[in-house]
Amino acid sequence: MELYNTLTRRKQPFEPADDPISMYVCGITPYDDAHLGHAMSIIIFDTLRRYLEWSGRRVRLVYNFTDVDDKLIARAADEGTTVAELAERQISSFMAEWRELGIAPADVHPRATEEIPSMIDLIAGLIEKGKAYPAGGDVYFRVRQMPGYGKLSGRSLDDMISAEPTDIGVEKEHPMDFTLWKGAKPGEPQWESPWGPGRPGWHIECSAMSSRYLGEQIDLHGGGMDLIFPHHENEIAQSEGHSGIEPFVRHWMHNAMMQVGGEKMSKSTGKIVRLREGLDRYGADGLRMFVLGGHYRSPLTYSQVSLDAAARGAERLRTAATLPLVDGAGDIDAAAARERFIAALEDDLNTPQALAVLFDLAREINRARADGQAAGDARDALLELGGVLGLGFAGVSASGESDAGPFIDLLVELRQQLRGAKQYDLADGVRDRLTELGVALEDTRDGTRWKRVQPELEPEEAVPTADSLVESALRF
RNA sequence: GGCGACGUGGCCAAGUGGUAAGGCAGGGGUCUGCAAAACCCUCAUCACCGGUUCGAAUCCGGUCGUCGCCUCCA
Repeated sequence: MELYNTLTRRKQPFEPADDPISMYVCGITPYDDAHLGHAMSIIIFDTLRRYLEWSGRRVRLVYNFTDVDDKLIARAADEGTTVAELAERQISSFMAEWRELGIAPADVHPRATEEIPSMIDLIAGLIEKGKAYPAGGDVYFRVRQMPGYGKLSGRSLDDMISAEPTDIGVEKEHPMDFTLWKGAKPGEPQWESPWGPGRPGWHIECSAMSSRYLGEQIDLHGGGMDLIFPHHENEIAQSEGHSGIEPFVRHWMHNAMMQVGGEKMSKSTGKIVRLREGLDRYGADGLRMFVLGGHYRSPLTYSQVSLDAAARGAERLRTAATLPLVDGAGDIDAAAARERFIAALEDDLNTPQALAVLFDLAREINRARADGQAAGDARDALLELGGVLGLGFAGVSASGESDAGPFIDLLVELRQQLRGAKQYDLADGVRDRLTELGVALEDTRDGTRWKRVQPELEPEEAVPTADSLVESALRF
């Protein structure tokens, strides 16, 4: 398999050395609800993981939560709750949404706050080696001790210095030295350490957790492109600085950002669509197909039109995969489809091409069904390959409305009687009303089927919170 | 300012040297009581200019435009 490696800036064979393959994906900071941008990232890495496992490779996946940081602290204070409570609440809702999205759980979901001792060990080790130094209650990483610093993001220390805003009143030896340990401030979560009470800096948790759960050298490390600098650059510095082993990560993989209204979808740009709403509106398969319909290294622009198109496409595959048909092998060349599918994913995870294979299969299956021909092999292939992309073919189901089913069935049954009596005006009226309510009817030879269609959804304008206003004011 | 990515039909999006996958939408048919679903047919010369080549969307140079990172961020 070939994958683009951010470190070498080219596509190259993915050659894992570990069995199972060691894979670490940077998770999220659980201070607010997940949005479609987070979903994009998790869907891509979940798909890679599923494909690797399906193709016979074993994988050990670690997906972390950074459950202590400035935003979490600010948000918790804002809500009058504790960081731990807020994080717990958000993590459990993420996990529930992941499940709905068809994300297979990682082997380990470590949390920063539960890994403090490993981080302290790591920091202490770095100090011993002269790669870090305590100053004014904090501990900083000494970037000048890392000759390769900047190699992942492709910039030199000199480039960075000119762009770095000057920190005032901080005892750093070099402007680019970054924090490993932050001295405690009143009211903030804190842990004891050799350098006094405090909390870990951002970055150190991933170095600590990846080495604890996967070893000092790992096969694949993933995350969004926005993490390349400084997060992943600093992870490399910490991990390689500590272990002396290069490379810390054999293959770096980064997904492009989701855009909305011409800019990145994120809290700070103001426009987001929550994952919760996306799931309700488009369904898990619709969202996955939207994301997988583009290449993971290209930015993906959110729009209702695009999402609707993806959801209809998902519906098309579902129809092909789940409607009754004549069993038996059939004449469709499912093996050729599998080969094309595999070739697509082996080539830097080309999911748009893999999806095209599924659509081709769907057309052939539908044709066979219409002709009364068998298509069992093709249908099985569609289900199996779709599963590799995490598609469940379950259709959209609005949350909390599942109990309406029996009543819809009743209306469908009454309408059938009207049709039997040739009362078409009344029958069509029932169908139209149901459509308006989000239930579409389809009459077939074998009876009437119904399915849900969803209401509209607009991107949300993020409402400024007190802490975000204070935060932006402080920047000036 | 530095680093990087991109500009393909109405929309989304593959393809990186041999005459443009797939999806959505549209048009025309078949099927249907009518619809829907499904099937068949149909719909692009790849931002612009110049160059290399027998041949370029695909390589090189330039122009215009868009976006990301450089600060919290998937």
